Amino acid sequence: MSKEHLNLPKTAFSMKANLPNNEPEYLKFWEKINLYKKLRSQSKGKEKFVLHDGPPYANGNIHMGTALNKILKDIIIKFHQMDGKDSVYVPGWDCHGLPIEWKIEEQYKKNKKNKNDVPIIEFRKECRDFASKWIEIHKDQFKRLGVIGDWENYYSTMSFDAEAQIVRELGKFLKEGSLFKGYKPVLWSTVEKTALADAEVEYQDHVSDTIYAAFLVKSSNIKEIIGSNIIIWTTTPWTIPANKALAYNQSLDYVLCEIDTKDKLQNKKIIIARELLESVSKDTECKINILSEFKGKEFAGTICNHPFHKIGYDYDVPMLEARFVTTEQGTGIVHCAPSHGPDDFNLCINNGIKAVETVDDDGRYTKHIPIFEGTHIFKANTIVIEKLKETKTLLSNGKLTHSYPHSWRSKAPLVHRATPQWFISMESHKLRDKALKAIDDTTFYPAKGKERIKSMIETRPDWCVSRQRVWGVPLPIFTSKKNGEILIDDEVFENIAKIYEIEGSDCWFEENFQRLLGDKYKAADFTKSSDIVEVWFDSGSTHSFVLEKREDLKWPASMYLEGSDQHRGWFHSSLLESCGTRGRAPFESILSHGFVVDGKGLKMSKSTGNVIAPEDILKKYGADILRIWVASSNYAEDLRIDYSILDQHSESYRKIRNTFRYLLGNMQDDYTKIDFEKIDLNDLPELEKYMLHRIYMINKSFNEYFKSYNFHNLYKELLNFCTVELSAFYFDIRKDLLYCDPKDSKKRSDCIITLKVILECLLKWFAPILSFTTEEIYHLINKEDKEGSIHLQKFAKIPDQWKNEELNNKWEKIKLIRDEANISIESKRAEKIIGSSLEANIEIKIKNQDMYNIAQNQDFSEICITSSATISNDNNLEKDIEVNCSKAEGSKCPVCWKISKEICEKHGHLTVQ
RNA sequence: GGGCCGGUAGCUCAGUUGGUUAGAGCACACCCUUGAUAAGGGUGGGGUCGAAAGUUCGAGUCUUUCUCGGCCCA
Repeated sequence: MSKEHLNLPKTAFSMKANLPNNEPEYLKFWEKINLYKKLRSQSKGKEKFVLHDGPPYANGNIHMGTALNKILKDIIIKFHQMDGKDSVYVPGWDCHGLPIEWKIEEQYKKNKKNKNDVPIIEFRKECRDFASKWIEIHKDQFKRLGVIGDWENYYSTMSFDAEAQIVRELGKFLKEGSLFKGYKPVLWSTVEKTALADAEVEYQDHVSDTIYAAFLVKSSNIKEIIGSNIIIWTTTPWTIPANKALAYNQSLDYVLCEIDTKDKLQNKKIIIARELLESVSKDTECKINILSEFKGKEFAGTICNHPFHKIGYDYDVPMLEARFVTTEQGTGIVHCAPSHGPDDFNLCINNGIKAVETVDDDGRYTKHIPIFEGTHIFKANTIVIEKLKETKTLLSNGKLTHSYPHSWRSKAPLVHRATPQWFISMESHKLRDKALKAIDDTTFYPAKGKERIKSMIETRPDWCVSRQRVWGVPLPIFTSKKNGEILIDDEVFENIAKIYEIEGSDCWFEENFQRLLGDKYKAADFTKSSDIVEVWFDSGSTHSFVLEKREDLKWPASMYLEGSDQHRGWFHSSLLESCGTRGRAPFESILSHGFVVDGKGLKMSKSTGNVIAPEDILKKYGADILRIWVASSNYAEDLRIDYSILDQHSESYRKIRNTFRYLLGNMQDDYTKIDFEKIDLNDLPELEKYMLHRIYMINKSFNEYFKSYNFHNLYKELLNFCTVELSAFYFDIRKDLLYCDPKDSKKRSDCIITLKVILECLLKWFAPILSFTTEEIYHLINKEDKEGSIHLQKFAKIPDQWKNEELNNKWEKIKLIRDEANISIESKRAEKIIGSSLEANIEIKIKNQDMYNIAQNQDFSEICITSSATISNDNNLEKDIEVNCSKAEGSKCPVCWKISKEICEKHGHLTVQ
């Protein structure tokens, strides 16, 4: 029998995908037809779905985390688009900030250029160019992932209109009065001479000097402790000159003791927490005997002398109650320098003790610090320790290695330092309450994100928005030289914004700032701020200059989607900015994803050597494999990736690809669109009807999974459909029909119709994930639609009539019989009696009458792919189903390969050999 | 150090309000096929559900402790 008479599958859809080489062709194609523009014009007027892009920092190549983020966004956007919405995506970049400043400064160092010799405006231009360069690089890298968006009209925080709007936003806070000048300790780098954002701080081990210092009790309600030494322990001896108070915990027990000190202190009576007696004794190598014991709350009203009382520090040091005092370390009494620690600051301010500037920008003591003025704090420890010894207030000193904040850039240790800064109050205009309400009104995917951001908002301090740097939007603040008051005038803010819109914010740094003020005020009467706005305020304002300003978008966004770290980052700053200016969140929902970790669940780092770059994956596997990895991973938790995981996903890809290949091959790439509504179900064989029911059901769960952004289950459902229901079941059964029956026979045509339905559904279901592969197939079957794209299509509507639970139950049972048949065939195969299942005849016996009734009219030779099958009812069976398999005798039909002693029913006219 | 989240077969994931011998796909092993062929089919092995203790008639599911990992904070 020559094969020409058979309808063997034929397709131009190659088995090998060669994604790394082929995918870029589709990128060119999408660019050529301007897919993004087409999408927009096609969906004009439709309900909008706006996923507002969290701007990545325009610095350095993308990594797996960024790739994950962008692909996830793209998948969601494509889903909504195919669901019939106008699903808009405008990518953006975060451009201002310290990291870029540092890059430029690094270049200066290399070229032996001094930053101070460069005019600010020139420096800022270099920063701007640097950011622009990386935006272009990022753009190509993101596009390569298959991400569709408005790449031409992206947004950036350094665009002139953005800088202008940031001024307007700040103006709103200033006018309201919630943006105020405060004096607070911030983490300060004396090397960079700037306050650092939380994100700019690294915790590393640091060796600190430790001291046990003594504060003599001047007066107290506990008469017996007057004149004895309150002992404190600190790892920052240099803050002792700035001490203003002592803190204790009222629920702790304290003891008055006698200590063997060999005249280190002025007397031998000390006071510490009872629980810490042993560790203090051990640390100071002193013997300590308890004299009496009392409760912490009895300390109330106690006043001490500063250790340097006699040499210029003759103010009272009160003892204050504080919960933050614990018995983890130290003595149970904490020394408080309000200028050098947030806890200290808060405790003191609540008790009427103000912080003053004790240390200047460089890290030297100011005039407020007697004796030590001018000394650098990093060199002060030994001097302070010496003075403590002299004044007999040092019990002991030593060293301690502990985790300590450092600058991420210079790696220098940081200090808490009280500086004048600009804050947005969490309380003055109920920002905290507004934000908490807004969180409640937001949908979180996964739900646990809600609690996470909530607890942060509940406890966060006022928002410090000023930075002592140059690459950013200048704080639009003018202070009156006459009375020190801040200029608050909408006309001025708007005037500045208008100027920025045309030329950007560089002009702030010009010496003559009269034109910024307009005609209403005289520049000579004011000083202008030299601070810039911290970058989280920039990116927190993107909703105002992107969502609100652009016609193609909407405010609030449908969704913000970022890594889970952004609960403290962009989600957080956007929430605060928007609640402060507009009273609600700029998003309706938040989707947060975990972090990319290696195959073992460890974070990727250069030193561990477990880093995989997106670029490597694209070269080896292609973007569609990476997209499968994204879709199949559970983003609610951390996402593991390594080459073995990717290998597994490319195996799955091949399975999916071959499923498409079978479909295309059997229709010879000749696809005509089918009107699903017009399919006459009564006219179809049961198996086809059953498959349509399955399509209906898959589509239903597909929609449920998509609406809840549950992609890994959605992908699994699709993959299982391909492998279990199509490849191993429906396709396998129907091969005989497709290959051997007359091309235009009714039954074969019904099967082809079903294949077309499956192709259309699968293609669309997979399109948001396999963006490139589905496009390849779309073009193969839509040759005339040269400007078309799968991504311009909408999901197929599945007719409700396809649902058929009754038929489903029936075929579930038929499948059970098929499973039994396979086991029986397999045992004969193991005995080497048969090879192919077509060499078998099967005899099926059913115990249960109902089951028999269901099965009796089925052709099990077709369903089980055997040469013959009989079925009978037998109440005496032990099992519910019994299948006996025997070797088929006779000759093999050259067409359908069934073996029979008779002439083949179907192909009997052909010669039987 | 603190807060939050997580640890189910080699991998990706399911496991309702605690209720039979813990599931799926992939991978693996063996077999079949050679008319989806660098494809396809069948059968099968594989898990003390991170560890321990507790509550319960009964725990992958609840509680506590520990451990490992991640994010955030200090």
